[in-house]
Amino acid sequence: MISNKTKRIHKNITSINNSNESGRSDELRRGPWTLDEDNLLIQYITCHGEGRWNSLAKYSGLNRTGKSCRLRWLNYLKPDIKRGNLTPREQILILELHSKWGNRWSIIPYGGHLPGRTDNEIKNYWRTRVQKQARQLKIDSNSKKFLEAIRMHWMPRLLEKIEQNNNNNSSSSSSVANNNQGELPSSDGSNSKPIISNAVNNNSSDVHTYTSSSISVSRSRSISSLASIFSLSTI
DNA sequence: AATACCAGCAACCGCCAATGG
DNA sequence: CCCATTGGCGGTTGCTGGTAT
Repeated sequence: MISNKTKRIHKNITSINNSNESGRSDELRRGPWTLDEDNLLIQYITCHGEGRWNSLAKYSGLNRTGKSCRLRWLNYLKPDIKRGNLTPREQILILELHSKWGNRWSIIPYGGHLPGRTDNEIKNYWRTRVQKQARQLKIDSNSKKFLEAIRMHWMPRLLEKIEQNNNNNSSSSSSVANNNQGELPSSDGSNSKPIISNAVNNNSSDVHTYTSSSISVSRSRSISSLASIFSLSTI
């Protein structure tokens, strides 16, 4: 019996052979970008600027489609792209903005709310982390019920995290490493339990209530500053 | 040690709107 | 207008690395 992994490896080898069999293949390259390709793209854009992706693909020497070049640049190579885990603050913003805009991923990072974050990254976050919670709870991620669960249980925990970070930063800058910065609370797979299970499975009145839309959060300076961000989120 | 499984994410695909000839 | 081309978007796929069995 051939495992999936073995199949995948075989497929990779096949594609490598195909692209090499005639020296330089006339077919457009696909798949992961190499360092050389990245450098070529950066170099070309540095000289000629962004845009006109098809002619860029044609004249840069990259054997790629214009679309592929555009995607690589916008999602990975652009200088202001921020890499690494999403901070709790960013996660809250995503949850909030998604509740407002739905799956309109390109709008969510728009307006400087999430500088350096791409629509692709936000989309991936939503699908892998947020929808995972919904799946575990067996409720529709677009349902009102799930939205409420997020508001009442998930967001307060993220807010706590932000406060905690602020406190740690003000008292000791060396403790940042312990904050697990950017991690979604208990949702990183290490804990398979849904982090907002209480919200759905019982009616326990959690201590923290969060009314993001009306921006009535006033638990700390950090929270009120977040609220001001939310109030600006009308694009 | 080998295999299966899973999560995260980079990259692709198909569709559609905007634009220009 | 009409058509071809281009760029952008949202959905989906599949590769990779880590973990469990």
